[in-house]
Amino acid sequence: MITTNVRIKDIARLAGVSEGTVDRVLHNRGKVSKEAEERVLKVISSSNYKPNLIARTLGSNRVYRIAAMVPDPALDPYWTQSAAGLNLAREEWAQYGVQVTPYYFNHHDKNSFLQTSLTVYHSKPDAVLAAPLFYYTAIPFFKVLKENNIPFVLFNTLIPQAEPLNFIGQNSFQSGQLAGELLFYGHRGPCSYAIAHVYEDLENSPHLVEKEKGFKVFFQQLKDQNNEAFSVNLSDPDASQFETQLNELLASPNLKGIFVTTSKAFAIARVLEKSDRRDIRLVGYDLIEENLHYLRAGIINALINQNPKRQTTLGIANLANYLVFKKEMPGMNLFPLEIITRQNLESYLASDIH
Amino acid sequence: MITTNVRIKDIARLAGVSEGTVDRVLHNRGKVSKEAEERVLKVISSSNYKPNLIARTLGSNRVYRIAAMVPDPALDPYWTQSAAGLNLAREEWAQYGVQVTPYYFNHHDKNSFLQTSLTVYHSKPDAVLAAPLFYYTAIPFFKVLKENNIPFVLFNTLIPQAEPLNFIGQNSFQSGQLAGELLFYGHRGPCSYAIAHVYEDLENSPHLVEKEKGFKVFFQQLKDQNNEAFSVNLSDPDASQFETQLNELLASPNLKGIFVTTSKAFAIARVLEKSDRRDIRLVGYDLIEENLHYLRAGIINALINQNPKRQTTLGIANLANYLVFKKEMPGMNLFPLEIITRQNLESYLASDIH
DNA sequence: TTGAAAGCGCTAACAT
DNA sequence: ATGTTAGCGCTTTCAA
Repeated sequence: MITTNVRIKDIARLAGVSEGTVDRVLHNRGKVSKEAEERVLKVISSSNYKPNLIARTLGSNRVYRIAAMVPDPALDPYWTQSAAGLNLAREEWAQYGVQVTPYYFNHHDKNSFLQTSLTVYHSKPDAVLAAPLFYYTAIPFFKVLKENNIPFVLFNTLIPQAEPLNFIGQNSFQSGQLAGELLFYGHRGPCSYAIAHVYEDLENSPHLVEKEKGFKVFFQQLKDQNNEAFSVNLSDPDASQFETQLNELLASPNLKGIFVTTSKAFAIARVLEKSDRRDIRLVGYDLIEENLHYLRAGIINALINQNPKRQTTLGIANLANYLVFKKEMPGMNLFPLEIITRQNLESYLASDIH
Repeated sequence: MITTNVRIKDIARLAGVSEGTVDRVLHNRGKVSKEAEERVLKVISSSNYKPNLIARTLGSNRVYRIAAMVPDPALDPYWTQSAAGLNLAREEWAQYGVQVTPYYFNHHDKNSFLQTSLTVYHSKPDAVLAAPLFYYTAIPFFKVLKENNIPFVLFNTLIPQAEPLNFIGQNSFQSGQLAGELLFYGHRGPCSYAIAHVYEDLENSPHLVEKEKGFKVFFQQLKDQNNEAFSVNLSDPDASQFETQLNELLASPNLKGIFVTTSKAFAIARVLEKSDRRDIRLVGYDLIEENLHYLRAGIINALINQNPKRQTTLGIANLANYLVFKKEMPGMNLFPLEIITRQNLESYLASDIH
């Protein structure tokens, strides 16, 4: 038998009221006289009452619907991992009466984001999890959610003005600094390092700009003045000019490394391999299949893992705990900057704790 | 309302028996006629019945006692993290009727381990979580647990013969390889690297021997024949001869790096700092305060995080899920090899997802 | 061997 | 405004 747990029944007895009244006080459902409320609160605070969450869910078997607004995994391998996390979370929380519905948008199409946000809104969800890739398009959407008291959690891209209940992601500035170290480690000047934006809409991606800042600051902070960092914008890797642009970059004097701010390092690795430039270090993001190949081959030197799968499972878990168990939510979940090299890659792939 | 979940009641109706009978079949409690059992099983298999775990715990409110056998955190900062994880898990699982009791032993005293194991055994726990630091002393203990059908989970040190329900830790061989890369990255020969065992009982620590193997194999696999790896045993850092031994090591020709197989890198960093040997790279384990200081100062180049806190929380979670919810347990939880450098350290410290 | 029924702690609908 | 009560799905005891 669980030893000495105080239950609602106990509180009711001690306060001289009924269980119903205690429940009303606990959940601010109103219709309680001041005196009764006062007595109940007093008993509660002096009794370290902890609600039995198990019984709570069993008792109220209502269903909560969470809408998850994420980029279409069919259009970019990076987002398949987010989708996988979503599925995991959906299964895990189903037994608690939480229904998770994904709503996909095209991550290169602002308008698709807008349309999807409308669909989400009209579905009248109990909560929303979203990757707000389009900064300016997203803001009004979240304003509406706020007005309608629909709690929402953001991941991937931080939009402070949106005032989400919770944000999940990494410190992009630190991430850029780390990339700097990974490229520079063991080198001695004069060295030059490029930060490459591959087919990115920087205007709408404050986190990528932050990465760039961190990267540049890393080199500024070195005592050695011989090192330089500069940024360059590249086109869609599938476009014809991509290789030309890249070869131009590769001709830069003293170029020792390239930092790709997204999961697109493989596109650069492809060219590096072709032109046999083994002197150029390459650092990028995320454990997608295309990158792993080049990491194993030693063409990509390191990847920083953003853990997209965990981002979505945690996002759903946060919302589900909030809705079902009325648990508090941290304002932010910053993920560690995981360094993946050829030597520890397999340990990450084999591990199921992430 | 949760839509179409089949309950025990439904199965009972379909099989034409009572709920009690279904329950007996589900849990092999016996006292069921062959015919009844058959009918119930048929209905179950054709109905994708999933037990409601929530209701399960509510219904049977029995208490489970888990004994956690770990090194005394007062004697070594490394083990404070394990203890912290234990406390976290204890609080988390209390509401499910799981009582976690720590039993501490002296990690340098075989006899203390033996004594503690007896105490644990006599407490008649429902399950055991243990860090079996003393290989040979541990084996008979686990044999007894097996005989008494007491489920147990091991972490930190893998003892396959003990046949635990589950093991939690890292792949030590890969870990050694990774250390090799971290020390070698960017160097060109001739280079020599030492693997230092600081006050270790190698006989009883197969995982440390594995690290050494991996480390040496890393250098053997380099095409470059100029590099060499060798091992050295050092005394207790508090003993007078420690510094002498270390200085001897530091005089080795072409020495470029030292790999410490435990959390004791700080002891070597101390001497490195004193003798101003900034040319020696240092790689060790774990985010204990003493190490962090030298990592921030750039004297330790990288730490591999073994995540001791997570090891114990997961160990308890595994056992608790097994006992309370009758969930299956994976045979092994291998943790990823987390690389911590000066640049991503803060991101790990700030993160609460580990 | 089987069925009936009382609870686990909480919620929510209903009476008062 | 307050109390009473019937569940939620499962376990477990007791009687048959």
